[in-house]
Amino acid sequence: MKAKLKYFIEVKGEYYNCPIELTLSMISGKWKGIILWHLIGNDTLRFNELEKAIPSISQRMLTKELREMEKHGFIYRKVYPQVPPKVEYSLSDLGRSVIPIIKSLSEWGSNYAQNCGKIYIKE
Amino acid sequence: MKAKLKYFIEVKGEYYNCPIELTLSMISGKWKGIILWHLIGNDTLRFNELEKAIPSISQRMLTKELREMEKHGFIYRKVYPQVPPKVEYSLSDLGRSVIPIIKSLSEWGSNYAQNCGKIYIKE
DNA sequence: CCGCATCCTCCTGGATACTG
DNA sequence: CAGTATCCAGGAGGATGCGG
Repeated sequence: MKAKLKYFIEVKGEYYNCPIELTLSMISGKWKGIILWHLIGNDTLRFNELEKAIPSISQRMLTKELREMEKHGFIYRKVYPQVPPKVEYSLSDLGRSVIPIIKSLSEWGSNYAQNCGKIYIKE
Repeated sequence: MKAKLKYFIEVKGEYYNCPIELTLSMISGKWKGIILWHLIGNDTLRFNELEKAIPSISQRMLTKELREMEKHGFIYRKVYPQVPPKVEYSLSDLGRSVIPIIKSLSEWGSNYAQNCGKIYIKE
């Protein structure tokens, strides 16, 4: 055992026991991983396009997760005031700073899935 | 947009929409991050030592998280049949394979905390 | 020392319906 | 097209007490 210094972290009114917990809380949520993944690969995406890219997500959850990511400062939301509405989402600098993490999560998961799981294709 | 190939992953009866979600599910849980962190730095740790290293965790949660990580194959649990009991936990090869991820989570979180949060020391 | 068993609360996320 | 609003079920996680 090294130092026994105990501390906690406070960010925007939330409390964390360690930086790992903090980071995980920012990218956790059932759909944030895959949403980030699509935004990494696509520069900007409309609400509609994200829905199509993630067929099993509901409108409610897509909205909810996007709002949280916006609050975290991970993404920008650009609204075009027109009818029908058009809204574009894109990564901020902070969002881009987690790309390496998301990629390593993705790679680790892919390896693990190939060794210990099964992959099913949907038609 | 690239390929529109849709799929899902099945591992041990659980289903995931993408490898990122899969990986996150393995390391998510309020205390797994900090438990892994301590096991990374200490080779083997007794139940007791983990409790002291993570003052705010309850016995129930420590047991619960350790059981899940054992089920995931991340850690070994070695029981010494003696009175009073002695149990040692250590990382498996699979557990060690996530060290780079945990470290990058930790680094990102530390940076973020320093820029956007506050760190409080407990006595 | 290292747990397990109960009970309880809150939060996440799903289903469904409605709107500017 | 891009959302709200409501309702609801299940599970995560906390508090407490007992046991080999």
